Amino acid sequence: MRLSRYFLPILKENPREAEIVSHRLMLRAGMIRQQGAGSFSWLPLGKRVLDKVCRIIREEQDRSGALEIMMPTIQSADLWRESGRYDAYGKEMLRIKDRHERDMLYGPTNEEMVTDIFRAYVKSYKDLPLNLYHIQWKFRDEVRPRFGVMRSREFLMKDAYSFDLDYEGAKEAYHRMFVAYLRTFTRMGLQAIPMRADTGPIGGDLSHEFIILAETGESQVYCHRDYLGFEVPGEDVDFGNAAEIAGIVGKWTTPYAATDEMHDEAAWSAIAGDDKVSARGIEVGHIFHFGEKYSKPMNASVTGPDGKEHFVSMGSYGIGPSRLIAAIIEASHDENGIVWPESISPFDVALINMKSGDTECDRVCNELEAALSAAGKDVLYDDTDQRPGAKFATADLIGLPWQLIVSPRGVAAGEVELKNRKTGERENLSIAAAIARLGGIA
RNA sequence: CGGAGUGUAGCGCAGCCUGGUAGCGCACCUGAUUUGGGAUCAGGGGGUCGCGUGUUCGAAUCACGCCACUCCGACCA
Repeated sequence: MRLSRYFLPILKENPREAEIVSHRLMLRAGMIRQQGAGSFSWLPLGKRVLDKVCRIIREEQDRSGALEIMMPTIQSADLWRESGRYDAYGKEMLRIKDRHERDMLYGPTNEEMVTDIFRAYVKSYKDLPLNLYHIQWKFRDEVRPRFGVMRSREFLMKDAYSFDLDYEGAKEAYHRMFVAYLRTFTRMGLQAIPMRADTGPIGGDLSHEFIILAETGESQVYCHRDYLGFEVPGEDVDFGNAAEIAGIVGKWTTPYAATDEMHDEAAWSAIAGDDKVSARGIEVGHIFHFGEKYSKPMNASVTGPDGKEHFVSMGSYGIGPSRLIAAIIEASHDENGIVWPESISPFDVALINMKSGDTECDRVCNELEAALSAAGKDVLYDDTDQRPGAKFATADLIGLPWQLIVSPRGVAAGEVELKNRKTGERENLSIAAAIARLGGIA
């Protein structure tokens, strides 16, 4: 992609309304445009990141056995009356009427609707387990939206819903999602720590929030240092092997880890001083078992091996991709701008032509763009006639992991310069070596 | 929803107290010179001063009402 043909409305100055760093950087890098309180348009650069994040989420959901569906954003109030939540849900739910004066709502979540889908078709335990997920825009009329896309009213959400015959099956489904989440966040370059979350009236121990550590985190969190060294399961993990999956979950839930609300001073003080990690954290995922909360009132049941009807045991598993992007920026930036992990960077390489219009520079840039594109890399080629300083500032701001700098001086020597955004390291390479190096980046 | 604050050009701001032709920087357009860390010079375009009502000869400026946005708190992914 040539920058001269792209839509990248970067801002030199900080917009007044943006306080936290991710909000500021997303606005300055031209990723999003605020349309109102808690309401954002995603511009091309932001949309690319969103797509990359969703792709990883999909791959890991699919790998774990979940199946993607899509459901309407506008739902009938009748469904919500069945579960009792139409009255129970507060003003966060946007309630609307259609032309026939029927009560409708813009979905803040989809347990009722997915349960309705399930009960319409699934009648036997032989069709279980089942896990259906969707990635969709949701709306919650927050009292106080804030922090940019971190806490917006309209937001993208991945929700998976699992259905099982009984608690034991539901627990295995929960474990699979747990492991899928570990893999998902790791692939995005994040260290996410599962922390026991409040299960409320449901009870039990099957509720975890996945927290990433960031200095600007929204809440105080506490965990054992062991977590920072734990290995995340690889691609070869067998989701069909319940014992293996349960073992991984066991390992990841044994050391102490808690958010402020669940913090236990007694257990905490039992940990050796050097092993205590007390930090700020941001919640990027939440998994939750809720049993028959919806299946019972909505009559979602299957016939079991015993010939009797059983209300299915359910769980739900959320990740907010839009919020996650802000969280990643909070965890990965410096004074010059965003520092993207390679797996979700909007482009792989910033190709910077230091002197657009110079025959040799143009020729080398064209060659590099073609070769890297052929190698499957997304290249953002800065072919504008701005001055070097402005180009560097832009490249640093939008945070692509690699900057490939082509200058008259370098080209005369048959070399280009490769800069690592994260470390700032620079290296002069021959053109062929640069292609080989960047083309090989996974 | 309680508390605090801000609305003036695309963005960042001054002007308001003490009413009298709407300004600055960046960005944008034209031309020239520049080219390794957000260039320089010259010229130019762009504003219902958030909205409404009132006071006044006259309102960005004063009064009242409303709206929007931000921050702190309660709440939440």
